[in-house]
Amino acid sequence: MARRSDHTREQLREMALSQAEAVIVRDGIGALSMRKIAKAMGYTVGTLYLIFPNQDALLLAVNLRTADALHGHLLDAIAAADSKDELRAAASAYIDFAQANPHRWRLVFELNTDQPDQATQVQRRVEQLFALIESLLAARQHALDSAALRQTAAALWAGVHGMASLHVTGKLDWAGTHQAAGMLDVLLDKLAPDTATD
Amino acid sequence: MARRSDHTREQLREMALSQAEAVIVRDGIGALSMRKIAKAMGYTVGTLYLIFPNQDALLLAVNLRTADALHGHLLDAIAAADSKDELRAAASAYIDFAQANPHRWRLVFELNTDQPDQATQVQRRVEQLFALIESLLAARQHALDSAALRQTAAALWAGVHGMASLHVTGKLDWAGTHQAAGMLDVLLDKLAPDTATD
DNA sequence: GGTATAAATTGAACGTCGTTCAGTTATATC
DNA sequence: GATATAACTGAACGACGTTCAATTTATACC
Repeated sequence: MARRSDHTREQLREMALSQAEAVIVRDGIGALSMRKIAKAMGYTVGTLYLIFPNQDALLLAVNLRTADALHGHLLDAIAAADSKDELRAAASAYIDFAQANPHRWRLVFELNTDQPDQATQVQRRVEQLFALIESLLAARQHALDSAALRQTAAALWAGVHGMASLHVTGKLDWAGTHQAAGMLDVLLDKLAPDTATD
Repeated sequence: MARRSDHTREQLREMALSQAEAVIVRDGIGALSMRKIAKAMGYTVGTLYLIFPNQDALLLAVNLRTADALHGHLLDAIAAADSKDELRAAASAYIDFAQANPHRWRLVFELNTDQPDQATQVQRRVEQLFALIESLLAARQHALDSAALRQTAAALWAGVHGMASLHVTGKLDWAGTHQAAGMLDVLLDKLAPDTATD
């Protein structure tokens, strides 16, 4: 076993992903290239291909980290909220994250790949997010049966995601934060009214 | 004025756009190239650049056509619906279109360009769509003031768009059409209940 | 310490991409 | 026919993802 540099495979992987994220955050996905990542790591392209079979796999790995960061962001927001405001806090955090990390967020939902292995891992993260929202909704809407709960949660999530998506892609401008808050109010008040009895 | 071939600039433009659409529909945006379009037209790349300043401008033009087609699809659906079902028909048509034309639909919302001229034209089409939804909502919700109307319409549109977006990108599977219909029911029943008096 | 072995790393090469533009070809006008 | 001008070509450029023979380095064994 010979090792030329001081970096393990795991370290190289970590370096590659964080440099890729740095470029994406700064200049968007279009500005990313395998050569640029390698140079930022202090290596050449070839080395990158020892760690990732191709660019798609690298981007998928970036997406896994983004999805985890988003999930963590929601958990933090929920933990910091009063129990009656948890759902609104989660929805708000979802939109916050998209606005604060537009390029990384878009990549999660816009990258389409043909290798199913890692793609399903991203899929699993997204399902986790969905389950989180569903559980928050269940806590307020005791009256709903599980089918209605799923449908309402899906509709709610679609609404929140749609807000984030339209805004981040420049298709729906809102003037200041209060308009976003207003739309969220409408969605939450109508789809998830507080029915807690105490 | 010398003309070598039998095609006017307008014809070349039309050929370019329809060939580009054909490739996008068949194989997605990733499979598109200027050379491929030119070859499909029976010309070389250079000619394409006499008509479009760059690839972005061509894609923007494709997007304009897609947005118009989507708009037309909604108008048709509305025209075919009973007046009390117009909003549901429009929402349903929006999702139908996205499902039937995933690649073209995605391109409208995922292409980001740095030339503001044509980008705002797409923007205008999107605003038209929004105005359409708002007017349909206004017809049922006489009680809402204009600010509340705007907010509800935006929330509704975000929900419908989010459903389409999550489904088309493979992030939200629904088993069969009835689940989509169920989610739509939830959104429409809750956000736009029928309050017409006659 | 010397040498064989194998892992780590390089970088040139391939085909494709968007884009440019000097050069070629066809038409219209006289 | 000569000339002007519009239409069109295709080679060239730099950058891209990807591959892999060649090279460099660290270790294992004697």
